[in-house]
Amino acid sequence: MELQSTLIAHVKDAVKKIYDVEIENLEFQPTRKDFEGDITLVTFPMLKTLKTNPVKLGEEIGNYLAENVSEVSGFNVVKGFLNIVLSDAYFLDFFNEIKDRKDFGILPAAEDAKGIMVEYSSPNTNKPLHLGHIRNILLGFSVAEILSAAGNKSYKTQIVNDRGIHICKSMLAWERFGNGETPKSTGLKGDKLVGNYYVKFDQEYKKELRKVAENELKARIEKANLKNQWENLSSVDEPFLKIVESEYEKVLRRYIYEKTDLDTEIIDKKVFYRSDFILDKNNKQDQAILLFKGKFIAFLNRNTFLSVGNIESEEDELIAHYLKNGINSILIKIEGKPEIINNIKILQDAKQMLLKWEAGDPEVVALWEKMNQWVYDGFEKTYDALGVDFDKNYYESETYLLGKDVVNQGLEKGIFYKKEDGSVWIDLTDEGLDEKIVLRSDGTAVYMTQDIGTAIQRVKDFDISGMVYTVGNEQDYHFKVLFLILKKLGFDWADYLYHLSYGMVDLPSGKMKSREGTVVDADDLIAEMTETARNISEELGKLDGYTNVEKEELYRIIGLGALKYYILKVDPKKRILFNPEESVDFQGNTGPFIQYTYARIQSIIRKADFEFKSVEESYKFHEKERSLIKQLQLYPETIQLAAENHSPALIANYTYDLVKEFNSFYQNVTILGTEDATEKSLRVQLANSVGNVIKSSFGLLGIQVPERM
RNA sequence: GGUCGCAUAGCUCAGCUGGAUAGAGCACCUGCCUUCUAAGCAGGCGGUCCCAGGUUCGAAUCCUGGUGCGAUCACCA
Repeated sequence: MELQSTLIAHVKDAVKKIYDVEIENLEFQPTRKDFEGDITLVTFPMLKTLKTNPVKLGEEIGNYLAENVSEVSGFNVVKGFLNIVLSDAYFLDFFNEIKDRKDFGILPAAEDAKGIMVEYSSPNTNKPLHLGHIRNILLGFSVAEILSAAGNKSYKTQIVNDRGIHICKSMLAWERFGNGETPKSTGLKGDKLVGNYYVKFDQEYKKELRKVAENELKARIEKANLKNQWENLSSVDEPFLKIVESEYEKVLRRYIYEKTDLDTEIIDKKVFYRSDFILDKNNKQDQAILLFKGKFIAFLNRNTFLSVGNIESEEDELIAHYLKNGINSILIKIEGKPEIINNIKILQDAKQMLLKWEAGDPEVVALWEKMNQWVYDGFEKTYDALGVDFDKNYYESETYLLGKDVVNQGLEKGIFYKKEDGSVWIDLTDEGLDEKIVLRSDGTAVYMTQDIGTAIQRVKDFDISGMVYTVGNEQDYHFKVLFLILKKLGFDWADYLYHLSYGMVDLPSGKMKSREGTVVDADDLIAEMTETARNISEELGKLDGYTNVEKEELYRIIGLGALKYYILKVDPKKRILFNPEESVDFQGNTGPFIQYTYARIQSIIRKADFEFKSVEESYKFHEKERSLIKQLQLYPETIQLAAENHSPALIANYTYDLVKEFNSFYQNVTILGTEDATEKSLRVQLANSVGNVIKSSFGLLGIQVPERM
């Protein structure tokens, strides 16, 4: 970096001397591998003002630099690129500076530096953590570490969503169907146990929902007095029966697609449950349609609604088959209607429970505390397994009332406004956004209110000037609005809020849904990765002399390394498609590959039991040594870049490049085998420096490195 | 429909504020373990950088329009 500023100064001097022109912006970039040189000046942009040709200019500047800058030992010009070769002495200087520093690249935080709070994980307490949480947790943890390494103070936090209807659902189901089960009595992890009852609630809910929908529908049909004459259906004006009619029409069409070889478009155009007015009794096609339509209606009329049992022929069987699907669609549509949902007893009971909780009912609160504790114990195990921690936990049960005061103050200042029904809103249409509610008409807080209050609380609790929220990109809009509101409320720190928005982790089958059991469980995944690491290690059999305990620890380190690297190497904002069928790789651009390289380096260091010789100024670097040192030089700026971009992926990719470079060095140049004592010293120390950086950068990703593997 | 994000090799992904012939890994094909750990190294095959315009000496990168995929637009969180 220092070098670049000397070069800039000298290039400016050169241009001034030769052309008598002051040049402003110069562009340097690392020289591409296929050309000789270390750093390249792009001369294209200067041509316009200097009115010369690129090769001539390159030669002129190159000569000047070679003569006047001691670090420059040579150059070559390719079109508008001046490739500058730096001296071995320059690289040696750099290397001597960093070779004994374990903290190379890491900037200590200034004493008076304000902190940045990183929020991540923030789970609901009604179900176990899954792969989606893992991405969140790894990202948040890593970004906090990177921010620290880049010279900031960072604090890790999570807001535990410990209250609300979701946990009441688990509580209710446990109370009703749990028979007093506990994590102890079942041997289940607490979060798993509570999660099971959340699923149980959903199953019961769906059962009841179906029953209520059916009954309601039957009642309305009876009331409509169709007398089993389904062709009269279209004359009934009733919303539920309209759904029935439209689904019946679909079924009818499907049946006629099957029975005739008419084009589906023609059928769609001609077949209506409602009427036959288009159909012509003398037209052959229309006759066919009328025939099957007649059979369909006849079948319907022979059966009462929701039963399709009165089957007399093969024909009926086909109709019954389509009808079953149709009735299912009808019920699904009706189940979405508020008049039905609001009549589901078990859901009402859960809501009742939430009200009791809010009123501080001792029994409900006791149950809530008990089950939440089970969940916390479970989460703790998962966090431990992942090797992450928090400086402070916030709990929604303690913060959900925050923010109301601020909103009321904002109301007085005219930032918010009240609607007739008493609800409070903010108008963000000037910013290209919508209106957003901040207080319900009954005066209670919404999600946004809480987040406003919690943010303010955190600034009170900690000496921080900014916050990073690690939350999925489905909440992009929410955070845009939140930050804008805080800014309008006049908080100066609102400019330093950052939504670390990351893409969803999807499965080949689509989105993960806890209620439907289509999730990749965090604990299971960690266990599987460890298992894979074990299998590979045992097959390779390089661990003679390790105890079983040491081996287990190693498998854990490798398995987690594979998982963490796999997730962190991807740009946070991109979505990840995770295929559980294809296991995470352990070869190539992977965590274990990098860990393996580290272990190799440690092996060399263990064997290098000789006095290191200092390296003389005249040392001539091997080409591989040179590129390794160049790669090491990039580490500090990579950390800064990763911090600015909140992107662990940049650290991962940097480390991979370093390790690739090292392995090439390792396999092409002998380290301990060389006769030359200086060479041997330098190479071992170089390997050691690479090892230090791997350990350091992997630390930023939350990945451990093994001494052997 | 409005808004936001993504689109690069068969697959998974890099590509810094615009720069040289667009790079890795996996998969496939060749070599390399009597020498420091082969979870490795050396090499080969593989590209309409979604499409069309524009800005520029120069575009995968910036702008405009379009296509595809995803997210979001609740007195849910």
